[in-house]
Amino acid sequence: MSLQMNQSLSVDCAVFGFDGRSLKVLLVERRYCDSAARLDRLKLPGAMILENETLPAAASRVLAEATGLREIYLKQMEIFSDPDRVRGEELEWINRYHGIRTERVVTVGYYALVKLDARVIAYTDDKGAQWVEVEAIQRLAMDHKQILSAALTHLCREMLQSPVAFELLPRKFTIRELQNLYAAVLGIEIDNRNFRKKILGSGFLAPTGEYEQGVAHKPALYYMFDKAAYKRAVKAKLRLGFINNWRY
Amino acid sequence: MSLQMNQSLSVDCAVFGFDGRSLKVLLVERRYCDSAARLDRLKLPGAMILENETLPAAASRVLAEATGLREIYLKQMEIFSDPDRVRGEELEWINRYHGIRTERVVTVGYYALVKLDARVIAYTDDKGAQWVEVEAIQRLAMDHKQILSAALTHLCREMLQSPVAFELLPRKFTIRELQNLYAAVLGIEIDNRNFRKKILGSGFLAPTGEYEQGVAHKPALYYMFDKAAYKRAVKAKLRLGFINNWRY
DNA sequence: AACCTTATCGTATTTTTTACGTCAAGCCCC
DNA sequence: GGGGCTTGACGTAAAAAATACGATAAGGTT
Repeated sequence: MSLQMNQSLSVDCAVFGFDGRSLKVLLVERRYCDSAARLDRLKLPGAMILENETLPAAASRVLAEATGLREIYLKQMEIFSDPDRVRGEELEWINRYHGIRTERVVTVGYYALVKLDARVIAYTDDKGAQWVEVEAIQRLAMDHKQILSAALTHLCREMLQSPVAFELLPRKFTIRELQNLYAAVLGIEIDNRNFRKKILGSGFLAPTGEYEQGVAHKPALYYMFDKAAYKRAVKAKLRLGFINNWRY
Repeated sequence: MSLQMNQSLSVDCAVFGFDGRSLKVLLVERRYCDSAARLDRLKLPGAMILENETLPAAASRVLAEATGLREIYLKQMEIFSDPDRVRGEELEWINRYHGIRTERVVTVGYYALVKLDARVIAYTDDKGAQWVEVEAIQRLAMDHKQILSAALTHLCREMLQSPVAFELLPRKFTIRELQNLYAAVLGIEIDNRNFRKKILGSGFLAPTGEYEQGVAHKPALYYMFDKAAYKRAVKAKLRLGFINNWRY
């Protein structure tokens, strides 16, 4: 065995969005595709890393191209380094397309959270990309299903520990929407009365004074995430001990 | 900007050990070193990835070389991809040493947990490596201090969520040792009586029947980690909801 | 024997989680 | 327009977990 020199580095991003009901992920058509009918013709957006580019920069670039957004919540998760994860015609296509001669492609998985609004959807529609319900995805190109699964695992864990949920919601949202998001992502049922108590008790939600309109029930109050209050709370907790319990 | 082709992938491992008092990390002399007096002459063990080798395999290889151990607890954390993280004479040395012509080295950080026993220490001593108290480390070669800091952060988080602590302790240990480990890594004080209640109440510790010998106080009972009980508990919790709270 | 350290058991208080009752506000349908 | 339905919003009580801390025992040291 010798050092591997003809290798390439890429990033692939699982971009999550929430439409109020279920969790969606952004998928694009693979550019190389011998048969349009292939079940795995969809993939996560991704790209090769450029010269003098860090991985986070490459991921941001991919995100900007795919969604038109900057300042997206973006987090690195795992690396997928199976020497055979890209091979055969797939690898040939990559070499042809880029005019290079690589023997393996190691990819770094990222996941991103976006606020699904009309502008983003218009942009992605225009690009030919689509938002697919995560639950419904059976297979993807190459090992992208595996990357997506890893992203989901990371998202679940992070949702339980930090307020990333707000990255998936519009700036103003109702408590019920927040609850639905947690329930959908974590796959659990949540008692609305206790959820409200807990979330309001944390002091991280600031009421806007605006109410829902045109809904077939008592209209709910819109809230915003109070980032400053959250940071204060984190600071206070850090002084004691750490997360959650184990304080003593 | 164009695709980066002349790049290399490496792994660097922060190998942690616990001697009963403080957390240590395994450091080796950098092989390239123009001045032996340099303050940053120590580094984390690492290596370039080989052809047809996955990253976890490369990390295992590094670990086996550095500690003589297989079956080590090993976890990927972050990637360090700053194009300039290795450059100048450092980069030249790498090219000369490996007989290659790389322009940048992207490294994947791993952290590993080992049981610090006499055999491991003899092995690492023999290799010229050393176990250094984490708190005391001021600087390391290249960006290895940064990698170490990241590893510490990951370790802290993981200690709070999963029973990785036992990877750092001998097979048989006292509750006080376990408590000291938590206190040292997390930097908190822990009430022994409550700690004991909590940890024994979890049912993850199996008493061995053996007692400490030759200590200047009432000898403590040795326990072992009951992995099977832990797995059962995890399963039971997963059925309800998820980690900790948020169950409803 | 007096003293110190640590193990080990226990109890009381506080905080958090969980379950669930109740009513109000809006829309829909007949 | 009134009954039915859904969801918001407030509240209370029981259960569980976290925390503080008292008391005794078992070893060694001085």
